[in-house]
Order: sequence, then C-alpha cells, then structure tokens
Amino acid sequence: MNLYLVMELEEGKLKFIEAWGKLGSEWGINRTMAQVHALLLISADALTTEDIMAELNISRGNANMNLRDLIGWGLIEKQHKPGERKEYFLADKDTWNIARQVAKERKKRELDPIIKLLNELSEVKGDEKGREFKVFKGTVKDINKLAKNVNKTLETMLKADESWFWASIFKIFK
Amino acid sequence: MNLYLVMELEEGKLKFIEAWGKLGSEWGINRTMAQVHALLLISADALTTEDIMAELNISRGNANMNLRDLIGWGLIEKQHKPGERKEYFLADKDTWNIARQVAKERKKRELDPIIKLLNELSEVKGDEKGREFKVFKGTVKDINKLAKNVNKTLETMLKADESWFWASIFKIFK
DNA sequence: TTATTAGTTCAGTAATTTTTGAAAGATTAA
DNA sequence: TTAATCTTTCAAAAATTACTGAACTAATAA
Repeated sequence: MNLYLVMELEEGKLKFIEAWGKLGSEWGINRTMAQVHALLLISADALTTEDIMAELNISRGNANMNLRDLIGWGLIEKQHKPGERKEYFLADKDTWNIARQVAKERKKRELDPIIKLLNELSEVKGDEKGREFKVFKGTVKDINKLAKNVNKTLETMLKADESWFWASIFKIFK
Repeated sequence: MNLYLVMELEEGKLKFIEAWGKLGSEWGINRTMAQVHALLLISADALTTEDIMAELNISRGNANMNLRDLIGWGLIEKQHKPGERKEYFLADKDTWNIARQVAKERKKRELDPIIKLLNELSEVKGDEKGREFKVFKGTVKDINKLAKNVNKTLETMLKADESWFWASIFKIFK
C-alpha cells in the first residue's frame, strides 16, 4: 500500500467537503448540512450517524438534524440493512438529480412566494400620474416578468433529461 | 389627495422591501443590503445616506457599509448634485442588468473558484481499482461537467441581450 | 421484564454575523 | 486657520444562527 497516494485521496476528500460546505453557506445553506451532503456524495458506502459524527467532528444532535433536513431536500435517503438496527444514509449521486432537486425546493420555498407577492403588488392602487407610483409599478412589473421567465425555465428543467437540456441550450448558444 | 390610496402605495413599498430582504438573506446576501437595494429600486429619486437611515431605521455605519457593498456589486452608483456636498445614491433599474450583474459577481466569487478546485481534484492520484477512489473521481467528474455547463450558459447570458436570451430559451422549451 | 442500542428533541451555550455609535478622516467654506 | 458638514472606520454590543449534550422516546433482544 502506498501511503502517499492514500493521503492524496484523503486530502482531496477533505478539500471537497470543505469547499462544498463553503459553497453551501454562500448560498444560504447551513455549512454543516452541505458538508454532510459532500461526505455522503463521495462515500462508496452508506454511512451511519456515528460515521458522520466521527468524520466531521459534530454532535449526535447536529448530525441528526442535518440528516433529516437533507432527507427533506430529497438529497439523501435512509437505508436499513437486514439484521441491523441502526440506520444508514445514502446520497443520490446523480448530479442532474441533485441540481433538479435543489432547484425544485428553492423554487417552491422562494420563487413561488415571491411571484405571488409580485402579482399582489402589481395590483396596488394609487396616483396613476405620480412619479413615485409609476416607478414602483415599473420596477414591480419588470421583476415580475423576469421571475416568470426564470420560473418557466425552471419548470422545463425540472421535467427535462440532462443531455437533452444542455444539448438544447448549446444548440442556440453555441 | 386620497389618503387610502397613498397608504396602499406605502404598504406595497414596505412589503417589497421586506420581501427583497428576505429573499436576499435566503441567498446568502445580507438582509439590510438587499433592503437598501430594494428601497433604491423603488425610489423615483436618488437618496442620501440620511434618507436611507431614516427609511430603514439603520445606523450611519450600517448604511455606509451596505451602500459601499452595493456599489461593489455594481448595483447602485453615487451621484453628486451640483452645489451639494452630500452624496446621492441611485440604483440601476434595469432588471436584466441587475440579473447579469449578480450572475457575474457570483460567478467570479463562487463558480470560478469551485471549477478551479474541481479541476485540481480530478488530478488526485490513488488506487485506480479501489471503490473509494472510483466513487470520488466519479462524483468530482460529474459535478465538474455540470459546473462547466452552468459556466458556459452564464457566459452566454452575460453577453446577451434580454429579449434575445429569453426568446432563444423559449424557442426550444416552447 | 429489564437491558441495550439507536434515534429524537430541545434548552442552554457557543459561534458567527450584523449593527451600532463614536472617533477619525475628508472636503469645502468662512 | 477654524468651523461645518459629510463620510469612513472599526471595536464593542447585539442579534441571529448553529451546535451540544443530556434527557427522553422507540425498538429489539435477552
């Protein structure tokens, strides 16, 4: 066994976990949740809560909560091994599924509510001649239009097959 | 003057500012910075630091820092009125510009570094036959592919004209 | 039944992020 | 030069968010 090469892989794993955690936190996702996800993404086998606690140096409560949240995001699932009492966790490794799952959840939690609000705000009544009113309405209308375009694109993406999606995109954008 | 209608507009403004702030914080952007941006987006005129402090009930230091950050994101700019010493702030109201500016900054700050790391990680050496190694490499490779597709799409978007961009998207996705 | 093992919850604590406010810096006017 | 006005900075405080660990619940085995 070549210790140097083994170290290379271990070092790579640590860097990946760290980077995924950082990226998550920059996008409003709890750093630890992203790290747990990263760990499971690069694990060949399903891991137990104990494994995760040990790898990431986190408490049982923390591990449990973040695992539950990841299940809620549809990114990992529980596995039960016959004859064993403890639960194993396994990440969906399909990158396109991950992207779609995240897009789907964020659309539901964030985009849909904002579109609802923008529609309400476009009904606001006021002095049609006033500059203040016009600027407000104009901004709301433009953002609404953008949000709806993003929404339509996401809906397409959610239904789409990965290779078809990118092929279609690059056909135009070559 | 109809007080009820004026109230309607004021209420709409408050809701917009609140929602924009919430959305920002869900995407890793300081809530106050997003609120300052929202306020300027719906203001008919450029505002001073004092105006912003008063509207949002924040301190001078806080206002100053967030205004500086917004300038750094390319979302607002300073204006000097002849004969006046104080600075006025004005938001770019063009929604497509805003989207591109945010995309550009986040690409630079987050996507580019992650692509750099993924390229490094795809060079990691190890036991080519080992399951652990294969899974790690596979995950890194897939994420790398996705990241590069997103990158290409963003680069196109950054150069694109709004109506052309959406028209192209919906031509495929009808 | 009791013991054992694992999962869940949550009040208290810790860590991180944001905000304040006062002091220092800049710029112009008198 | 001093005063007036406005901007910037940053250490300390406040607010928010995340984490711990122990008590509790649940499931199975002895």
